[in-house]
Amino acid sequence: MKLLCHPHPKDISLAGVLYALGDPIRLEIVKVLAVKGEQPCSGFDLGIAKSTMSHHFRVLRESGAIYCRKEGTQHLNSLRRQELDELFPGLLDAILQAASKMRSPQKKSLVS
Amino acid sequence: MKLLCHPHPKDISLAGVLYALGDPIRLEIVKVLAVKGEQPCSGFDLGIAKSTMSHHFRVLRESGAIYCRKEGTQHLNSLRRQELDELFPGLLDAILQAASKMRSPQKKSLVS
DNA sequence: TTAATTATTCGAGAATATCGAACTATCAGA
DNA sequence: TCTGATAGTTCGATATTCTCGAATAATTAA
Repeated sequence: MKLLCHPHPKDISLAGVLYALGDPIRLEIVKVLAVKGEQPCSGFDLGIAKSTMSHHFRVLRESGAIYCRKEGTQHLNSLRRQELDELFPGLLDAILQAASKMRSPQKKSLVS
Repeated sequence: MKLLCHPHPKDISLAGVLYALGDPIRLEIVKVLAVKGEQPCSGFDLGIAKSTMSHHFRVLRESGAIYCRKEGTQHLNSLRRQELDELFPGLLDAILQAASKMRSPQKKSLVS
């Protein structure tokens, strides 16, 4: 059983978190985690390849934005909200607030 | 005299701005603009190639984070603070607040 | 016109993103 | 135990982005 690596709070950088959130897919993932709480990777249907989703979850995890634990065959992801709030007060709130007002990205398959 | 393109506020996306700020160099640029106000490209000495700086300013400008006007041979850059505050309330404040607490990135030439 | 200053553009090599295919790990039944 | 199903990761290839130095463009000053 391979353990997943998560950065210690002291190793979480502002630029790293902003970079992780600076992608429409990853922003959508974070938005859903904020609203629905802990979710498996399969809890998202964003119209992109599974391997690409895996990549996005890794970027989010390695930036320190999300925590991931294994349970059975699933990987359950959650926002590291408390730690992020302590490191960057108001940041996540402002992002989620702004994100909630924007239309979710269309799935590729639905775009004409 | 070539005009510089700036996105209209309706075309400024949250993910785009977060992406633009998700780089240590660009974050530092924004931090300086917030503190010192309008600055020419040459107002920064971050230890990277001039052409790379030009690239970073373009990313910031095209994301909608900064405004750039030409005056003589200089390009004067400023934060689009009011527009960003209207689009994403509290976002820039939270980022600048967090950024001001972090150590500025070292210049490459000074890193041993 | 010539030179100096300021910044962009170009070309090449390195790093990152995306996809489908193959693979690993866990669980549920027969 | 074996088989199949489910959930994700890893790999290889292609496409885009980042970084640099060199060349270029635009403006000003002498």
